[in-house]
Amino acid sequence: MTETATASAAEGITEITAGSKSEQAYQAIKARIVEGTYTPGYRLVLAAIAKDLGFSVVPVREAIRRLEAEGLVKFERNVGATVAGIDPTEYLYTMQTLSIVEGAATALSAPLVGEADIARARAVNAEMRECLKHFDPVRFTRLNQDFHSVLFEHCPNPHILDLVHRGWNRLASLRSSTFRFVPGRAHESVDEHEALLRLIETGADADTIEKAARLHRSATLDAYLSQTNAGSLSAQ
Amino acid sequence: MTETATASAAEGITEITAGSKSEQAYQAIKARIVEGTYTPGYRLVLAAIAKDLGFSVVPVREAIRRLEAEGLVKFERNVGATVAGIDPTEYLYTMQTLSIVEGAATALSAPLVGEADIARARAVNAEMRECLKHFDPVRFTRLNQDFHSVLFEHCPNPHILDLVHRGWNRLASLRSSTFRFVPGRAHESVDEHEALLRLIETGADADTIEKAARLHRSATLDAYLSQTNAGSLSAQ
DNA sequence: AGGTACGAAATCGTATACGAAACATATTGA
DNA sequence: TCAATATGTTTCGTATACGATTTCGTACCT
Repeated sequence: MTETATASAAEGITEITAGSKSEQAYQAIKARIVEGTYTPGYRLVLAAIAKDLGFSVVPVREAIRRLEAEGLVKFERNVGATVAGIDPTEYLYTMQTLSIVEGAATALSAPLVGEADIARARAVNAEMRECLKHFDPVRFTRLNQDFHSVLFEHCPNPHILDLVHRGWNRLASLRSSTFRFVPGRAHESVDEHEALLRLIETGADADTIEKAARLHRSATLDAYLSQTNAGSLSAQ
Repeated sequence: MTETATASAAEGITEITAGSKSEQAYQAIKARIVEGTYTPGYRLVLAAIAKDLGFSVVPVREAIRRLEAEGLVKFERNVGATVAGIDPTEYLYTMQTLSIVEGAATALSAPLVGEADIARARAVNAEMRECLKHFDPVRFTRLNQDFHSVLFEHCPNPHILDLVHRGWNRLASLRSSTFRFVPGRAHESVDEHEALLRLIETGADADTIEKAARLHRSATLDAYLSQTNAGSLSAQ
């Protein structure tokens, strides 16, 4: 009994936080994709990952399936899985989708955002402004996510919130370099953040907030597009 | 070469339509959920499905994982999978999400909708109007999907289109009964369809079309909610 | 020399087998 | 009689094994 209890207590911590191996694999692979260990195009060999994680291929396969359904990995029958690419077209699609769902999430979230949240967001934005001087794109992008998280995390509709998270995840691999490409955009971004905060603070109607949030993202996308000479969204 | 070609041609038909067993299982289970063979709450026992389909549990597991990621099935560790419920709350969330993504998809699709599409949609809507007399909720709902499909299928952003499809799939099990609950809504629905068509026809701006499409769906949701005395969306 | 065909290695796809967890049921003690 | 525990059955979770497919390198033929 004692040894069982001890064992389960020791393993318990791992078990509870980790869940099944399938889940562990899912978390692990996802984390590596998001943090950039597995860069886009990276080939996810089942056996290699299984060996690396210390368990067999079956849980790994299931994890890959889930990641596939989320669009983080591309899967080809009898060939294998690769980390989903972020070619300009994909980037465009993802950003556009995110502009829509994040806009909606922010609008739905707005009535539930309290003073404390606003203050936190404003603090983050201040850091971003500070960050502009000795510009660090990676740090800036991280703060950017923090900022927006505060605004949309209260969204009462879990489905929409989930879509927003998936969008951010898809962009994660590229994200750290977005502002590197369009450094000029960073300034405007900070200003738009403040404007967005004011809208929420003053209890602007949902439609106004949604449009503002959507445009804020579209503008980043457009800035990126004009850099890379790809087509405009409106043109579509 | 010849025999290879012949072989691949012969097997090709099976292969192309069927894909891997994992894929087959995915399609099969999904189909059964959508068509209502597996009703919400139905318990998806791996071994049973595997035996039924004629292969082992491994492909079935992977299929379930994908369906889980899509939200069609709910999965509980060491307990099993069940067809995702359609409790009022879930219905509300899904409809709201769909109103947003379908609205966006319709707006993005609008410029690409040709006269032929309009005509087809109008024909479907005429059938719906006809259908109102000897009211058949199931048929009506099917036509409703056909109608909207015409409007959003041209959406150039595959991600958004995918989200719309997922939304419709999630509602599929409940769908056939929505208009049974709120028959009065059917009349308005047909009228709104015509209004929507006119907007697209006359080249209304994207924002107007998006709002109209979104409201069209929200209205159905609100009608449903007022029947079932659940909370209103705006309240959230 | 260039291209094609063959073959080996790598990798995926699926089946089977066994261990673990959860649920239902029976049994025992108060 | 009721509650608590023990037992059995169902079902899931994972490992291992083997067959199938693709890919790449090499040798051979033109």
